[in-house]
Amino acid sequence: MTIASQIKHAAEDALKNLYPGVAIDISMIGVNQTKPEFAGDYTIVLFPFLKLLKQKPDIIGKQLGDYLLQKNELFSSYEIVSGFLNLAVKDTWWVSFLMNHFTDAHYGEKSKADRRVMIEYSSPNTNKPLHFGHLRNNFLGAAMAEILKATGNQVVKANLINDRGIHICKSMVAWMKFAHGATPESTGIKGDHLVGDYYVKFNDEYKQEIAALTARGMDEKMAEKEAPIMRDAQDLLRKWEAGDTEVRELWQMMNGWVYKGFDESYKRLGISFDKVYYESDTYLLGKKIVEEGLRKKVLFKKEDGSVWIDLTDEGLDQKLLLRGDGTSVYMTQDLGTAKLKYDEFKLNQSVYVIADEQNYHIQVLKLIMKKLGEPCADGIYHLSYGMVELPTGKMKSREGTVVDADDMVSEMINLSKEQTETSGKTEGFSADELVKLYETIGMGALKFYLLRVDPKKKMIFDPKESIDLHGYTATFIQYAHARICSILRKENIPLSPDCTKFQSFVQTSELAPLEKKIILALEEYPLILSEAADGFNPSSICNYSFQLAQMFNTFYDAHSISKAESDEKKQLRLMIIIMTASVLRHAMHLMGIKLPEKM
RNA sequence: GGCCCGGUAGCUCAGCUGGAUAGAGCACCAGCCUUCUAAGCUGGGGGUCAUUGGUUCGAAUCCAAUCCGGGUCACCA
Repeated sequence: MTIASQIKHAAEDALKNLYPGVAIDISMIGVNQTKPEFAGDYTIVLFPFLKLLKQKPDIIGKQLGDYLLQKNELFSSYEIVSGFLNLAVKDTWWVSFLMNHFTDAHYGEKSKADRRVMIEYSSPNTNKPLHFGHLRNNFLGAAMAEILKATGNQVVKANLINDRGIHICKSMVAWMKFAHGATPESTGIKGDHLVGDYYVKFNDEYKQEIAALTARGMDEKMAEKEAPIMRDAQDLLRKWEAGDTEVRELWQMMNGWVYKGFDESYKRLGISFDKVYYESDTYLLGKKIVEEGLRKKVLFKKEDGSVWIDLTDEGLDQKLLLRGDGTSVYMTQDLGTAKLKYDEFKLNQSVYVIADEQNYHIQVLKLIMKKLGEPCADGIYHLSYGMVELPTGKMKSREGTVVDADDMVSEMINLSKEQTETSGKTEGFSADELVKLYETIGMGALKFYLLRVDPKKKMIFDPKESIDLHGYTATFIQYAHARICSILRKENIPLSPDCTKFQSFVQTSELAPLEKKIILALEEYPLILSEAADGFNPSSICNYSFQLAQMFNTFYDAHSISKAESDEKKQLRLMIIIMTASVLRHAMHLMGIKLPEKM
């Protein structure tokens, strides 16, 4: 139990004893960290009790304070300032907290429960390489998977690859027309980029054809349908669905190039999956569910044979679930996949990391499943995130205005190289170590930049201003960690020291404010972790980590550790920084960010 | 138009289950390296928390309306 909730319960108990017969609910008791300008560690707000207890705040505060001090081992003193009861927790409590946890590499984690969660993320189309927006999705999904694991869930990381459909046919058509047999091997271009180039080529050609047709007097809607290259793409899609051998072979070859490219990118990004679904395997799955829905009369058929659901009672619209010709739409396959996932893994929760433009879609998906009485419905959760935009607006791969993910990674690694070199910090590293270090710093900066913002907010990214390695960044946290490691190296203390190291520590002197401040922050970590899990929000962990690193830097500047004023202080401070480094490592590990021991 | 989301310092963002004088980072200004890593630390300027009204002892936070920005409402995915 956290110290804050211990205090809450102690206060509840105190009030019930002091004012028997008065209904005090624990939810009325507000406990916050005391503002730095006042003495004390935690504050109980007295205003909510005034009416109920018919007393002045000073009187309630005094009674409550006296009671807590007398009956509870936790507190050393209290002070009442205009309606706020500021309680000081005994130093001995903080020190024993520190001694109990400072070597625990899993501090903050919850024990494994029988709760199975799938988190689907990444889910790329196979017609183009990953761009900056996909990175947000990938990092969010990977971070949430780790956070959910750390908070006791059994997590399945899933990727649903959109490997079929008109988009990939477009790349195929353009490749057949213009590539003259070019392959990743023959051109030296990474497979996903090569295929993406032909997707852009398709759209260039398509635009020209539309222009040519409208110039001859065709109206634009018609021209969009009639453009020969588009007809070719649609023709290809039909052949694909019919299982045409040649088309399937080409499709497999080009997708193969893309997967090879993706694998490289994923590896570099540190992204992995436990389960990969392919849309080409799952796109037909929903039809059974639709038939069942018709039988149950949850769905209805229109004259042309198309199948719909009526959601107007829920304030939504009618939604198409099956085309008139019996072929499935996006929603059809999502229904099938949702059920497949549930049946395969007996999921308690199924999380979809998908951009907020699909809020409506997922809402409808969940609603349909509910109406069909499918048990998977309740577990569906949409981790909706805002899109990454450029100062000029949305990124559009068709128009080539995207910031490419691979480019961005290289750029960040270069930036970290430049910065390290210009500040002359390359000394004492081998060439190999430097390569690793630049990777650690560059990737860390990128991940942190995308994870530090509340997922549901959209981001505007200005590539010209690039990304900083100062201030609220992973670099800042990495630097604090490296400083701690440097001290520990000099003191010959391993990163995870055995528990016997400071066992004989006896505290005699008072904690300095900065010492206590860090211990208080460390105590909060489990709470931060579980809030991040509950709110599906990794940014709170970024925020916390930055603040903790900042506290350490201030502390480091104000107090010497190696040359502390006494051996007692030195031991205490070593324990503090060992635990600080450990928590930073833990938190950043969840974000997929490594912390170097030297930088 | 219906539904959903956002609007906090010049910029990027915390804070939003109501609590003390609204916080960081960047940028700007002034200091701090014979002492454990200056990718750091300290201090400073900078705010009608979109607007209006309401609830409350107390509102950036809750409610209502309005304004601005975005998303979505396809036999696309």
